[in-house]
Amino acid sequence: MSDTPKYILVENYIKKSIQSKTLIDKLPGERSLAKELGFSYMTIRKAIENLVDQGVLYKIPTKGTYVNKDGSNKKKTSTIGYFLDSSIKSGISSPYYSLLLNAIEKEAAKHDYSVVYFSDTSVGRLKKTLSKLDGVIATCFPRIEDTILDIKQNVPIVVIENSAADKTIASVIIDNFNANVESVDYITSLGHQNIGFMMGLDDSDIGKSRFAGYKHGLQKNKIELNDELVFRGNYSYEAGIEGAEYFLSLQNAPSGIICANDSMALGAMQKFHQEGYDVPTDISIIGFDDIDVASQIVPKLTTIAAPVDQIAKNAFDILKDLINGEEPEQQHVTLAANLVIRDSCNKLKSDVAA
Amino acid sequence: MSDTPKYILVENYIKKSIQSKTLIDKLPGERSLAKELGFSYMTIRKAIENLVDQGVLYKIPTKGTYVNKDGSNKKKTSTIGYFLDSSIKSGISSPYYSLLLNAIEKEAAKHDYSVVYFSDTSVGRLKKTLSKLDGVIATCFPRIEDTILDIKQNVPIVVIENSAADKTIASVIIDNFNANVESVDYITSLGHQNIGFMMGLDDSDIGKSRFAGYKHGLQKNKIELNDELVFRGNYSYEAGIEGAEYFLSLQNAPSGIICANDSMALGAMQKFHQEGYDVPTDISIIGFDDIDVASQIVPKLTTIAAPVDQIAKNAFDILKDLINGEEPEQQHVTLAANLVIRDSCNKLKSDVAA
DNA sequence: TAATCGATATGCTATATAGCAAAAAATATT
DNA sequence: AATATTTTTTGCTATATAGCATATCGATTA
Repeated sequence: MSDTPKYILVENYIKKSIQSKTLIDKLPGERSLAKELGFSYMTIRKAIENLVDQGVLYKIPTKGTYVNKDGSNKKKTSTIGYFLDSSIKSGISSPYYSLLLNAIEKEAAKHDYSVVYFSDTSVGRLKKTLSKLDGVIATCFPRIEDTILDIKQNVPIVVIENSAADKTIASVIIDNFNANVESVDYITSLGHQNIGFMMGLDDSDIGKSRFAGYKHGLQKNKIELNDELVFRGNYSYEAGIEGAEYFLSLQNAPSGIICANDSMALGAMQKFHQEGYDVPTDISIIGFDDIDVASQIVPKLTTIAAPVDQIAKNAFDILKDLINGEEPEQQHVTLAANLVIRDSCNKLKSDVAA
Repeated sequence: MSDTPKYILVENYIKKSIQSKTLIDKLPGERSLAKELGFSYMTIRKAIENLVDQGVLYKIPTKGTYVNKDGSNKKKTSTIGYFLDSSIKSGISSPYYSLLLNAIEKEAAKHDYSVVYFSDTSVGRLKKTLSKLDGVIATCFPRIEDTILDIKQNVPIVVIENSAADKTIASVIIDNFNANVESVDYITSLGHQNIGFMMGLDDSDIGKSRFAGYKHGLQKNKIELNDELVFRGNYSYEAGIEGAEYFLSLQNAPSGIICANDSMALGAMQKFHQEGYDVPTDISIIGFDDIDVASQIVPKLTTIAAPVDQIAKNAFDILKDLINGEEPEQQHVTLAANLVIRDSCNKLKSDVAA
């Protein structure tokens, strides 16, 4: 005698019958099934009740019990979540994160997964949401690592943007450091020496490594770091405006500015224009992310293109492995991000004159 | 004798006891409860089993049954969904819809609701997602009314952007018609007579009424409609570029253009700039939506500001009533949307000269 | 004092039975 | 042939009982 309850056996039997198409549409009545299978009526009922809860069957009172053909059995319905910390400035409406979500949706759709987005960190509510998800892709920031650990308790997770302190958590990030080195290389190649950096919050890998890339780029190009040329923002458009004000207030304003993201670059460009400076004639600007608007504004923004499609693909592939209980080929992926040169940088004026 | 099953009565009794704090932590044993309440053991069991399924209680075998304090009862954990048809151009990463989602999130957060976004129209998967939601706010387009009806089968829904053909579905929309009349009024007040319209798809209320507003505005200002000055786009940035090309190709190009949304306005501005025309000196442009970038670009875009916060508030209020089984004050709300004047329109050149 | 044993309480599974209401099918009646 | 009536089938609720496994507590024993 097995120790699995009989109603489970009955459940499995019914499921199998559905898969093998022995059972197509309507089940025999509960009483006849009981007789047929040799279990009691109530046992059969319990099994069927569970299957109804699971969505495998549905009932019409006084008519009978039927197989639910709505996908739920033909192909395991899979849904993954995209989690973005709600404390992110303007949340999902921030252009970069909505871009990421869109990329993940597209990638997931290819594999017949659907995606829901959620941002709630309240553990109680989280559980409710998670219970219906097969896996989660989360944008990771240090302040929400606890939440991420919570999620990991419930479903497989892979983290993007920043890697987690806990290295057992799979991650897909981009090479922020070398990306910004490339930016510095490029802008110095145009003759700029006085190069400002508009950094974001340095509470994350992203913040730190983009800044580190800037510093290393200067060093590589034999330019000394000048603390005055570093402005600390918070990635927002408004911060970009403030940053521009700050740089303009300097005795020795930079001729080129590298921004830690596009939104700040946009803010800076707006402010410069307002103050009568032309981008790129007077000031060159480089962004980071390559959000949609970057190429839609005048001048088109030269920026580091975050490979969102690649990020989505890699993250999804890993997640899929985790969901299927397989070992992913790589737990930690770092993708290259390269500069796309558009119209927001010019040769240094004096160089042009020369 | 009431016709509600006894196990439901027991469920309610237990729930009430929890709310009134008569029941705090541990339940009496199933057998004692049965004796106490005068129902049979199995009836009590069924009630408790259901409450466990609902997350109200949890059990530890051989120890007892306990009240689940994890938020789930202290304040009914509520999650609403935001549904956006996945066929929308660039989906949730389209600036306007991500703005809407963000507004809904903020409004919901005020009332301690959390929001998930989903876009899947596959009915099977939909069910799975919906089963965990208390209500849904959906952007409505004619092509997805079937899906919306499906959703309505499962949870309360209120629809935004367009109202549904089925008038039993609550809706919150904006007054697209009068908004565009205002645009025409404004642009004619600057002297423009040759006014182009870049319309979106006319398969929806939005498309139709924005166009109708344009036509009525012309009529109101005694300008005859010229079919040549109407370009049909699909709301995308790329369509804006095409539209600009089209208008430039005309014998008698318009001096001002009203666009059915901001993205097309952006595309047009880009193209005009590329072709050496200055906005607003040579051509005036008005958008619709007031997405974030509208005020972040140069020149800042004059546009109709969709009152997203109001839309979110109204939709949420109605939805909350529906969720609570109350009659909402209004089933159908239309909000005013007004022009915000920025820098993308100038007086007509000839007028300036005069 | 410490270990052992046993009674007890707990939730879990399984079975049998009995009646209800609604729909469908079969039968009888007009 | 059409209608009315009865019977059957269906799922649903409710109850009673009986044994299982595990944990806990208390008394007993070494």
